[in-house]
Amino acid sequence: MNLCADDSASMMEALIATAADPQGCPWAVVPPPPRPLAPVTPSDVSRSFSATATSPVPAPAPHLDKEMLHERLQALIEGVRDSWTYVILWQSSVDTNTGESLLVWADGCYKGCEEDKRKQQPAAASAASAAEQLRRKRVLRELNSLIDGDERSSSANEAAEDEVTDSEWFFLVSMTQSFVNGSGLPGQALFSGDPSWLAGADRLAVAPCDRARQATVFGIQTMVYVPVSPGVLELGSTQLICHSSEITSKIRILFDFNSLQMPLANAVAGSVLSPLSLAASTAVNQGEIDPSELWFADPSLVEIKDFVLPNSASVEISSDENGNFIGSKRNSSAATIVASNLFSSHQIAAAVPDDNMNNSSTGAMSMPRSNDEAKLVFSSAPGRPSSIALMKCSPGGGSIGEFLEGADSDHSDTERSMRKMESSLLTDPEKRPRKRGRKPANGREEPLNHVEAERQRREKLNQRFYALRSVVPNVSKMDKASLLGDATTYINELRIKLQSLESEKEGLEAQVEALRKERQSPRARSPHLGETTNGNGRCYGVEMEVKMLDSEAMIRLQCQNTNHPTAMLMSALKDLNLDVYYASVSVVKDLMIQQATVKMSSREYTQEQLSSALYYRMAAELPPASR
Amino acid sequence: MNLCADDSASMMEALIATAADPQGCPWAVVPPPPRPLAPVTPSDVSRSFSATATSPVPAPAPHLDKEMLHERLQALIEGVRDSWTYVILWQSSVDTNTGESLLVWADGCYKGCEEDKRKQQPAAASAASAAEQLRRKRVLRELNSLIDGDERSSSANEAAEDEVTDSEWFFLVSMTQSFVNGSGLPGQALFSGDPSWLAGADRLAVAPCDRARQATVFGIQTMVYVPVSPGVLELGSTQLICHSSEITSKIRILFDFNSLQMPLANAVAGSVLSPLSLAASTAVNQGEIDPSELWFADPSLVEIKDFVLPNSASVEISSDENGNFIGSKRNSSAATIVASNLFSSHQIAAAVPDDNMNNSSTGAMSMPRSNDEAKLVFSSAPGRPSSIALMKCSPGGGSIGEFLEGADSDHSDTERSMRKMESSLLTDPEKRPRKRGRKPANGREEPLNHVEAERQRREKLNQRFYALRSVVPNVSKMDKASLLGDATTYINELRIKLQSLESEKEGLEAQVEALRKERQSPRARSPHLGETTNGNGRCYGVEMEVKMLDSEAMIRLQCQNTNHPTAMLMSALKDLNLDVYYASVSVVKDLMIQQATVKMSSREYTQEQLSSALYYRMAAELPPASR
DNA sequence: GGGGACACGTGATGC
DNA sequence: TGCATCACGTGTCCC
Repeated sequence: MNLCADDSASMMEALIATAADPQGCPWAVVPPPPRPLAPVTPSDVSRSFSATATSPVPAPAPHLDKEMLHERLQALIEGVRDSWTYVILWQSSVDTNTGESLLVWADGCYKGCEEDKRKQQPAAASAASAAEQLRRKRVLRELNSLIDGDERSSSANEAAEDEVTDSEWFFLVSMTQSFVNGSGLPGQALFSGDPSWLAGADRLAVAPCDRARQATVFGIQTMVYVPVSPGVLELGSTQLICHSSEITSKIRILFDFNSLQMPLANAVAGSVLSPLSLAASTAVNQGEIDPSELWFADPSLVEIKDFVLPNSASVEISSDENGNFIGSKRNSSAATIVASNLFSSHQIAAAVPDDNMNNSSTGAMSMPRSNDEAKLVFSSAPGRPSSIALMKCSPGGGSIGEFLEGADSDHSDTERSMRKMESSLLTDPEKRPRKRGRKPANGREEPLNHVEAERQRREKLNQRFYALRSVVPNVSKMDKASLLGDATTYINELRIKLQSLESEKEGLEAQVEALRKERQSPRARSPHLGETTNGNGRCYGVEMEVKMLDSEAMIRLQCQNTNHPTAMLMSALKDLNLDVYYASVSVVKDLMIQQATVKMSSREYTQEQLSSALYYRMAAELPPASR
Repeated sequence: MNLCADDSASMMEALIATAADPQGCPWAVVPPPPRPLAPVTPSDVSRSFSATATSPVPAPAPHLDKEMLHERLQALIEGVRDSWTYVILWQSSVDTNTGESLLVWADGCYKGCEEDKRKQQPAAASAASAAEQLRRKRVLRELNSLIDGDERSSSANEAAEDEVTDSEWFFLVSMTQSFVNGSGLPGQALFSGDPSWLAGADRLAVAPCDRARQATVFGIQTMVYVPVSPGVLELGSTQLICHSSEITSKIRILFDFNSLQMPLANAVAGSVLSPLSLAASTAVNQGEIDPSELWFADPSLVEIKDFVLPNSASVEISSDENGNFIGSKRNSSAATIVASNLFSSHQIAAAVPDDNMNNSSTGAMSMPRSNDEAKLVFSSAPGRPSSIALMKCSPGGGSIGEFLEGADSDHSDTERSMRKMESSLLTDPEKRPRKRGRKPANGREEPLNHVEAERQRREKLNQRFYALRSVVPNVSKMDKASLLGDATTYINELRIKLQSLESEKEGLEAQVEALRKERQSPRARSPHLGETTNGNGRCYGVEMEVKMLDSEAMIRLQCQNTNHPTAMLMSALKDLNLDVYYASVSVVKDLMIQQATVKMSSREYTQEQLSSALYYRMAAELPPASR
């Protein structure tokens, strides 16, 4: 399946409205429209943009820019001899409300990989399991039906034909990804100005970026981020491609719109596009929002006042326990998938409510639910118009930028602005879609605003829930309480790991230190060891390190030389039935370093058991740092 | 202020109903009663226990056991020459609903510390800030008024007199602490069966137990946990007290109720006391629940059906940003505080709602709020009776036990059971205290249960929130959304740290590896040390050589490697008060060679004295030639 | 007085 | 069918 063609625009709309953050945020902001208590009439539907300043309403069809951009992407990916699988332009933009910077999907081009070429053969060993394939296909099928109309049967038949390869899937779901305030590798590249090149799954796996880590799951071997003037280019390949500065500089030339004057320039030159530029996911049988009405605009100049998606099509995307996404792609025979139009996943979002998708299956087009984790539910008969909004995903793996963002950052500002749109719509008594289907309120006037505020608050809270879930692995049961509990235990888990790692690190550092010293003065081991260390007054904590090899263990204990630490250690070893066959004790001023090699005879301990047993014994009896 | 006397029982009730988990769970479960929309009449008040099985209703006054237990605690703390500040018995119990094991406060005795003796002088530099003192006093004052009745002015005057020292405070708030499933140091001690001794603030600070870490904040220097048959004894001191096995064994003897038959035995012999044994916090002017009605019972036999706290006095306790608790203690001139009766903080809890204590300040006895974090609010005219419940704290620092507990653990089962009690009460149409002060509902019958269920759900969610907050440091704004956001960023932060640490560790390991190899190769250091000595099968006698130069001595000891000669030598050196500053141990087959350089500090020996002293000691304990 | 935050009761949904 | 979960509107409090 070649994904690089412009002919599947409607599919893209759907996709953009559906795909989920690979692992960063399986849920999106807007819950699917609730049960249609008060069915909306067409008159309920409204949409309005209003430019607050000089910038006019965006041009309805800036195809030139779009195409220009896409051409270059295509040229880049095809012109280079390396076998890149895809390229994505992450667009830099700024949230007008918070001033936070964002990197969002702008455009992308998927060339394919070896697997794509093989996949027509059903026997081809696909990296994705059959179940996963089914899931993906179902998602695509569903999206297809979403676009084509109600005839699910026909599209379903078409959809079953070709596989969705891992890399293809990864590319597709990328459209919903975004990076806040320099988070992730894209953010780092953007802020540092330096490209980063990660070749090899191992590199990716340890990258400080969930996206990179996620990529490995989908067979990506190489990822490259190159800052360009409108944002950051991402190249990905299922093959291992070693660094060549040639390509990065080529990219810079091709995509530095600041230095080149081109039609595209006036759109992206400011390197800031509107995070609020909206693209509507076309609803079934609903032409009111033309997917081709896509526009570039300076976010600082444009403010969207009201926006409502009639008969909103919300598709839920979740991620299963393995972190695989469940997204959606239209089944298309097109050779190339193009997701251009500078859509931002921050505007068009997959909506995955946290209530186990309860509220959507009653929609007119509700999906039959399946038991697996792919919870794609689609509802086209909302009770009230759903605003289009989505969360800023905090990429799961914790990019540095993400947490540098600090505690004060508001994770839901885009969402809030979206809410505001809706709010102002709702204040319009004409088009007000009968609130929520509940109480008409006793003719109050004040609650009107209050209700909206509360709505926003709830939404914000949910935002946070989604974000939290995105960073907590193995959330047991899709429900809020479980999430909170799991988050708590997960944090504890992390802290413990951190603690042990830290001590291990310290131990290793000391070891290195010792070895270094030993190397420098191999034989000068006078009983006084020389005054190798620091001046007086220094205090030492108890450091211990245990390394185990088979039935033998190496123990290093560093502590203050008071209270006869040697006796402590040795009797501890005795109590643990460990036979010493090598030991050394050195004292430098008031620091004592003991090293021992022991053999387990009767009982066997794991390294951790031994370590903690010894540590607690030591800790209980030894004074810590004198401090 | 000496806290060790039985005369302030009522105060204790209050305390137990107020103090909060030091840092594990600053909030407790039950929100304060809302605004008194429908004031309760005395007839609304009911309480009933029902024993489901053979076990009869508990004896109304098991004072013998209580006193016996307490006597021993007192004896322990006063009889020992070390200056222990307090002792606490953590009681092992089992949650009947979940089968989880709990360690809860059973009894405690506060002896005091140096600071206590100095504190009458107002100029004494207290570790607690003036604001903190004010906070503590206000809490105590409030509790006092809670107990004495409504005259807040008079008790307030009394309360202002003496300071609440840090250690005192720590002791007081301990009463609400509990440990789930072997979490924290108490849990470890309980499960391992081994005592642990932490001497020094640094040791405490790095302990895998929030309680220990928290203790350091309050000036505790030494903490000891000794498993005893009913649970775990905790000794604490503001002084540094080094390990002496004497005291731990003494404790074991004094408190091993299983091996001794004593009146107490039949109460605690099973080492399991009811986690549901309830002690009621006496409400103002309300004698219906007698604080002296405290009882031991086997939880498997007793089930509490209905329980409601009339005119419930709920006191909110929170923790400020520094993790200091804001708790409560009655101002009492008593010399000793006694918190006995095997109260469990799981039954009597501080209630700190997460809504920034909004709902309580309208209570009849509401506290004037201050701007700092000490949010003590007290309401004694509830709209409906508050059930008594509390959360299982998940100790913040992440004890291993805690997170081993897994994701499936339900953090709020005790609370749930409590809720059930209330629920069954509420179904009683007579005593129903008009739900929540809101809608009377349009004469529905079904919502009655639904409402309650929803209440429970909310409460559970809040539970989780509290738990989560307890493990997330630096929660920016006391509100839920912030908490969620902060938790998310915190998790990311931890993950990043973990990652970087891991890579650092890897790097260091590689470094060590390299250095090791380097060290081995240049020297061709054969690992077997060469066959310097005789062939196999030969037996060695104990050879020792002592060489003395001034106050230092070089010792060489050669013996057979059985019976842990290293421990022998080292403890011999310890007993002789010789400080080791260099030592090495090598083993060749079954021959061990120890070399040590020691320094005489206090006592001086001649070379001969030392030699013979050591020799005889060694010869006495080491097997001579195996022959 | 108004906005933010929270708990509550309630209707509704899915298992 | 209960039971758990959720979102919603509302009352209320505090700043």
